[in-house]
Formats: sequence, C-alpha cells, structure tokens
Amino acid sequence: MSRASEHAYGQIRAMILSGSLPPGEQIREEWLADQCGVSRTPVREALRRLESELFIRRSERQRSFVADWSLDDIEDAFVLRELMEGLAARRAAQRITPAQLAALTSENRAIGAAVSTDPPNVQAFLEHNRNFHATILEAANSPRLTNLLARLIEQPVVWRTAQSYDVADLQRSYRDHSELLAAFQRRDGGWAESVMAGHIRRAFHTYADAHLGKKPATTLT
Amino acid sequence: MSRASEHAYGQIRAMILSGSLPPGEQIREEWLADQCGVSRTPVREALRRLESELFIRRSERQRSFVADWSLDDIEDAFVLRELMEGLAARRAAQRITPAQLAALTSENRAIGAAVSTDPPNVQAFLEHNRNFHATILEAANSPRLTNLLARLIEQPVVWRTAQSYDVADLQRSYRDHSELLAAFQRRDGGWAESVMAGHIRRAFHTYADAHLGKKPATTLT
DNA sequence: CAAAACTATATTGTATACATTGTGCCTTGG
DNA sequence: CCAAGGCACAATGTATACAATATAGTTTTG
Repeated sequence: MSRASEHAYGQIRAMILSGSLPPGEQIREEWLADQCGVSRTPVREALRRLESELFIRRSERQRSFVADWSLDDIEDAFVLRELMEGLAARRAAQRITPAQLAALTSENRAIGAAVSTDPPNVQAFLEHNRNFHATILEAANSPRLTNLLARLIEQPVVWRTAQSYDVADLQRSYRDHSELLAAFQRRDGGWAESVMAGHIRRAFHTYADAHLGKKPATTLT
Repeated sequence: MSRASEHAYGQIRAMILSGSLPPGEQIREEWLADQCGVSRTPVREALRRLESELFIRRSERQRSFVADWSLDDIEDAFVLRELMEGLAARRAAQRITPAQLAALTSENRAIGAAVSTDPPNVQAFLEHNRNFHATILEAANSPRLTNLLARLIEQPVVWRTAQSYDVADLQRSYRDHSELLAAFQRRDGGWAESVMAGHIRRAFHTYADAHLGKKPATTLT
C-alpha cells in the first residue's frame, strides 16, 4: 500500500482502537476521506483491508460499520491464535537458524530488562515482545501462516489485551518467553508448541479478567 | 463486492485457474481491465482480494504476478487447512443443531448416491461435498474461522486437487463423510476433529501422488 | 388510517484524467 | 569499453466527476 492508502488505513484503525469511532457506528467514505485528508479512492482501499481484518463489517446493503465484538467472538480469536501461533512455534523450533536464535535471545534479554525495572518499561516490553513473536513467525517460514496470523494479531481485542497487563503478567510473560527459547535451543517442536499455546491462552484469561469478568460486555475503554 | 468488481474477480481467478495466466506471469491492471471490459478501479479491487487470497503476489515495487507455488507452499496450505477444518469439525460437533444435522445427513446421502453409480456423478459429488463442508463451517459458528478458511480453500492448488480424484478416492471420501456424520450425531468433538484431519491429509497425498506420477491423474468428466 | 409508491437525498460504485513512481534505454564522461 | 546519470516510456497511485443504488420522507390511494 502506498502513501495515501497507508495513511488512511492507519488513521481509521487508530480511530477504532482509540474508541473515537465506537463499535456499531456507521462510517461513510466521504467523511473518512475528509478526516484523513485524502480522496475516497485510498479510503475505500483501506476500508476493504480493515474489513478483511474484521475491524469493520459491511451490511448486505454495502454500508460500513465499526465491528462490534461479542464475548464468543473474542474467545474465537484467541482460540484461533492459540492454534496458529502454536503451529508457528512448532515449525520454528524445527527450522530456526543460528542467527534467528541469536536474535530471539537478544530480544528476550531486552524483555527481561524491561520487566525488571520499577516501574517496568511497558513500552519497551511491547516493542521487544512484538519482535520476539515476529522472529518466531519468520523462523516458521510459512508465508500462508504469516498471512493468516496477521489478520488475527492486528485485531482490536487482541491489541487491547496488552493494555490489561500488570507487573505480574509481564513477568509471567517473560518466563514464558524464556521457556520458549529453551525449547528452540533444543529444537523441540512439541515443547515449543505447548508453551506457546499456554502463553496465548493465558493472555485470553488476562483479558477476560480485566474486561469481561468484572464489567459488562462494553469493554471499550 | 458489486457487479463490475465481482465480475473482474471471477474472470481473473478463472484465468489463473485455467492456466491461461501461467504462474510467474506479470499482469498489468490496464490489460486486465480491457480483458474484463471494466475500468481499472474494480480491477484494482479484485487484485487486492486475489492478493490476500495468495492467487497473486506483488513485488516490492508494486508489480503484480501470478503466484508460483512451490511444493513446500502446497504442503503448508494443506497443513493449515487440516488444523482449521479440524477445529471447525470439533466446534461443529459441540454446537450443531438438529436442522443442520438433518442437512448434513441429506447431503451425505446425495454424496453416497453420486459415488455409487457407474460412472460416478462427479459433478454431483463436488456439489454436495461443498455443501457438506459449508454446513460444518456454519455449525462451527465462528465468523473468524470461516473468514480465514475461505482464504485457504479457494486457492489454486487446493482447487486442482479435486481434479486428481479417481473412483476409489471418491468412495473413500464418502466413507470419511459418513464417519464424520456419526461423530456429529454423538456430539463427539475429538472424534470429528480426528476424522476431518485425516480426511484433509488424505486429500494432500492424493494431490501429491497425482503430481508425482505415482498414478495417472485421471481427468474427470 | 394504513400501506404502498414515488421523489428527493444520501451513499456507494465506476470511469477517467492526472500525478507519481518505477524501468529500461541511451547518452556521455571517464 | 564500462559505468553513471538522465531522459522517455510504462505502470501504478490518487482525485474527481458521474452513475447506480439505497434510504427516508412524503404523498397518494385503498
């Protein structure tokens, strides 16, 4: 995607994530075009992509609305992510190169540093966490898996999960990563898959506790 | 997608599947627009969708090419499909409604009839096979799973697999479906998942055998 | 008064012109 | 002769005008 399209995509996505475009809200192409300072053409392209990533749904009469995720939808997303990231970890353990292993080790060290300070450096944690998972996906070496997973990890609910992490969650996450690294060093695909699946499942419960267990289904803060 | 976009999408996809646009071929938007009798705007929309479905890849300099699938790519697609259709079968077994079960039973009977004649009615088999799997996906009741799976089952290699089926494959497929139905009737998610995974795995080997020349790739009537 | 149909308006879909960017050939300087 | 730069051409990206379609409000008719 090139300049205007990319910009429109980022803007609209940010509006949805920030809640300034609330779930269920109808959105019109021309209004978005004005907001983003581009014409409808790149906006339409961005909308199609956001629709494929389930940020947006379209009525049967072609109107666009901000997606409204139910409780079941949220668990669905996590179950699928668990499956696919688990598969990625297994494949990665069997195929990882020494250079990629070194990169993972380095990222993990940075994650450890970020959660060891008081207060923890959440920004750094998120950054290195993203790199860690991206490297695993790269090592898994499956364009199709990368393609499908990208549609899951960019979704609103998954993104918001990170906002629910407290110190204990961050440290637990760091320990999971350390164990994943051990599995990779031993090229143990089954181990890596199990750890990753548990890691994702834990993220689901962290999210559920923070947003669903204590509050009604309006989790959009 | 509306009329012109949908038409362009279908046309281009057909050109790729039929081989008149061979793998690796560069494609230009204007040429496609001429071929389809529409302007570049709907063609661009169709291209983006085909790209997301991996029919088309784009160079880092924005040029479009017909995707060229390696052997590893092909196995990847089947492994992912195995995982996801397995998950769909498990969920479906736990959630299927009596009406959906009745629909599956009816489709399965039609599949049985199609493979029992001499020669088998391949057209009817494909039709009812598609309905059977679609009903399972519907029963699984996961929009995300449906969304992701749609990107896999519409891909060129998976589509071509059907062309490799001989009579024994069709009958084996019918027996798999019957066993799936039994698992659904007992609401046994684990059983359904196992049968479905094996079913997809078999399809992979059927495809691989046909393309390695281990048996003749019978053209279906 | 209710329901159906029509009209005005709002919104999305498509075509086309123009802008930007990539590609390859040809020139020019070393 | 080779390499680097620029110029012409080709392809994609964006804006805008217009076309088709849906929505809502009003009127008409039973």
